[in-house]
Amino acid sequence: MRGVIIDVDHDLGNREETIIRIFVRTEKGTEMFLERYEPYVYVIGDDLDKIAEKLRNVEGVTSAEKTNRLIRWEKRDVLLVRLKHNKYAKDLRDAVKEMGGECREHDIPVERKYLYERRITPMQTVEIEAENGWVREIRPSEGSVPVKIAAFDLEMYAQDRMPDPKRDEIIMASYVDSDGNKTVITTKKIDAPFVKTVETEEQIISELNRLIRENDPDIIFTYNGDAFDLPYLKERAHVLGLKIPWGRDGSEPRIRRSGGGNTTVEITGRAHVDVFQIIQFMAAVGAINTFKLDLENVYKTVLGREKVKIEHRDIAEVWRSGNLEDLALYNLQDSEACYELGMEFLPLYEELARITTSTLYNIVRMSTSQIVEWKLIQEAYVAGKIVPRKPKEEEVRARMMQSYAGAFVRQPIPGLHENIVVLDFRSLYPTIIISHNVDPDTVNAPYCSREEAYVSPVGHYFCKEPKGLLPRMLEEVLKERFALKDRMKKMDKSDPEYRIVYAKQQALKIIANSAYGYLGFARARWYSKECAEAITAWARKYIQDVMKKAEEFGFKVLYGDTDSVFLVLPEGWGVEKAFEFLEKINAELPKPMTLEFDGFYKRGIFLTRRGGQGAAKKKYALIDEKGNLKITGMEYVRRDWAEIAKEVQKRVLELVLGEGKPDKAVEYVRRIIDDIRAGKVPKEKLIIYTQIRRDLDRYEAKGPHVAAAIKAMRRGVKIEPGMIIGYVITRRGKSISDKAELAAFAEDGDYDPEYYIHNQVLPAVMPILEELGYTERDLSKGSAQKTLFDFT
DNA sequence: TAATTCGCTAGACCGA
DNA sequence: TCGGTCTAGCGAA
Repeated sequence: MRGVIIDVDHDLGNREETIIRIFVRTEKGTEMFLERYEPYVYVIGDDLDKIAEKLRNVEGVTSAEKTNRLIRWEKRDVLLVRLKHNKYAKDLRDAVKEMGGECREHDIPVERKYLYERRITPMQTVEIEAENGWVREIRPSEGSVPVKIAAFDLEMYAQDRMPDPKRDEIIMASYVDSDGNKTVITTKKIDAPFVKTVETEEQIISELNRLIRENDPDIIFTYNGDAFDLPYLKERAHVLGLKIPWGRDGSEPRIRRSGGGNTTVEITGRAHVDVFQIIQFMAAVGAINTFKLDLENVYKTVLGREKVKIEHRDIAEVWRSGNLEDLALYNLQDSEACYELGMEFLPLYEELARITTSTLYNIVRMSTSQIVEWKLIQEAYVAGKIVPRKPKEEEVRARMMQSYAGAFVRQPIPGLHENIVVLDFRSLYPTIIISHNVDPDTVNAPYCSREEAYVSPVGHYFCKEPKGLLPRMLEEVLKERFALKDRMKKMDKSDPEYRIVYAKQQALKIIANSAYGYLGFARARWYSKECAEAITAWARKYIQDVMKKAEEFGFKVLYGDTDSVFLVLPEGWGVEKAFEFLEKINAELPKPMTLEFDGFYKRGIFLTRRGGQGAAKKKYALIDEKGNLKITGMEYVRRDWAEIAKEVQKRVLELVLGEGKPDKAVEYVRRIIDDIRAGKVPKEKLIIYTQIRRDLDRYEAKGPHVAAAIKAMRRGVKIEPGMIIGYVITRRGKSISDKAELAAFAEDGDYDPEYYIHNQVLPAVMPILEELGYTERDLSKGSAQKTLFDFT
């Protein structure tokens, strides 16, 4: 039988032996297969024979065989101890400790060990031979089997408060799936083809149960189902005396509490994919950029489509006396948008799951560090290396105290520049790791001499042989990724295969880009400050070398940050000179380090810093020959600036860089200032968005965003860490904080024009205009408002 | 329980 | 009232 592995776990009810359960989608449907398994634990120590002898009498141990594994760079004898059940692991550890040994890999989950040993992974197609559901053999196979996918969403009735499952009923549930089912279940009669009206709330739940059981999806998408929909549904069902037996073994969803008080919800035999978790992750790695992560915003920015939005606080009212068709449509579109977003990222996550031998459920909830770590653990298994232990809390604290030097950022030359070439290193940190064999096990290792090592600019040395686990992994990852990118170039974008190839290379990119940060991450098993600081030291050296050589070659070096250089072409030089330079540099670089051509810009501007003192780093704008403007670091790209300031800044840059008409820019700014004074600016353009990052009473300095949040809280608005709030500076109050009010509490037209002129628009545009010789005074010339200007 | 350092700027805060 | 310092947030890479 052939199929795709959807989920792997072990029977939690059985405490005597370990029964691995593998849920496989086959052509006929999804089936559960079982296999008895004995998880392993390694024991290291001096007198292994004696320990082995004693261990054979310890409860739960089925075998203890001597074998060898690599511990860091050393091949050592270890005991491979097998257990009947993982519940014996704790006692084993204590017993081993008493015998003078130590356990290793006791904290790797049983399912993972099983998958490593069978050399299979979730989301992979496998061939299974089974008897009465018991696996005889399971092995990787070719081809694919389509999986079944669904999404659902709930609406609750709660008047002016957060819905509470103890009191507040579920009024609507929507369900969509890959078979084309689309349903909204509700208790009111609504005239829409997709609505199914039932009598009671209980029937909404049982109807949803039926849809899940009958359609039997392998993947269930939710949007915030971890924190909200699923815990709510489960508790509400219990309040009503119902169950939600969505698990493939008839179990209810399991709510797991992680450290930060966050919950995740697991459904046996299915992959509960909370798309909100994916979106948060994609925002963290910079793959998507929206300041609000609510479904409507994300749907718009990721897929470019709009959906109906009804504010949570309005749902109760619409339900009582509003347009029910709208509410039903909103509910349906929540499921549809969630489904479409999930489908957008599914290929990426399937690939990440395969690369790291993780279930879809797990991978969707991992951070970048966890992804790297599980990838390394998987590689360690294959290489016969024992996985390092997790650091103790004390160790973590000590590591966090230690900082190290990072990237080099060149002081830019302020002002306007023309004919700018940007060059950058392709995957700089990963290629440094590969070319210098940077690894926690090769750094300052005793088994090689300094002559057999790469010596970093800060003095750490790295044995050239053998290849470390990390550089070996990254070499594979980069090789594969570059091959995929080449393939993509030859493909048609409409080819369905294109998306898959794109997702594969994106998965590899995430891993490559996270490796360096992982080394400097205090909770990492493979933490190494020495490696992290050697990488940045080499990076500084290489980029500064390039700058020096560029100058010798005849370029003017304008700027550079971490892995890039901005060069000005001298009079009469064409872009081909840059390629000539690249060739020269690349001939000298160790493999696979490569300097690449990134772009040519006809004009660019670097601005003098607020306090004077030269040009600001990490803030500039470039425009290419087609007129495409690229703005970096400036107010325009920051969410904590009002739209009016950002919009004006962008327009000024267009006029200055694109059209070369600074006079027009000055005229334009003048007009905007008049508009602001005249009270013509709509509220949406005045909102400043800022994240509340802690509990409100824990702020030492109460900035405007905190002040606005406190006022809103007193009016009954719930403010929680992590929320992004939007506020407006009104006329009411003395300090800026006094005047700050959440946008919801600010009347249209109630804004402080002087604040928006002097603290928003002018700071965004004056540095640009000043670079061209204008002063603030020039903005008032000929203006009817001249006398109102306060220049002092 | 979950990647790093470098850098800019605002607005509050505090003491002279 | 002024100017320096500190807190806080966000972005670049």
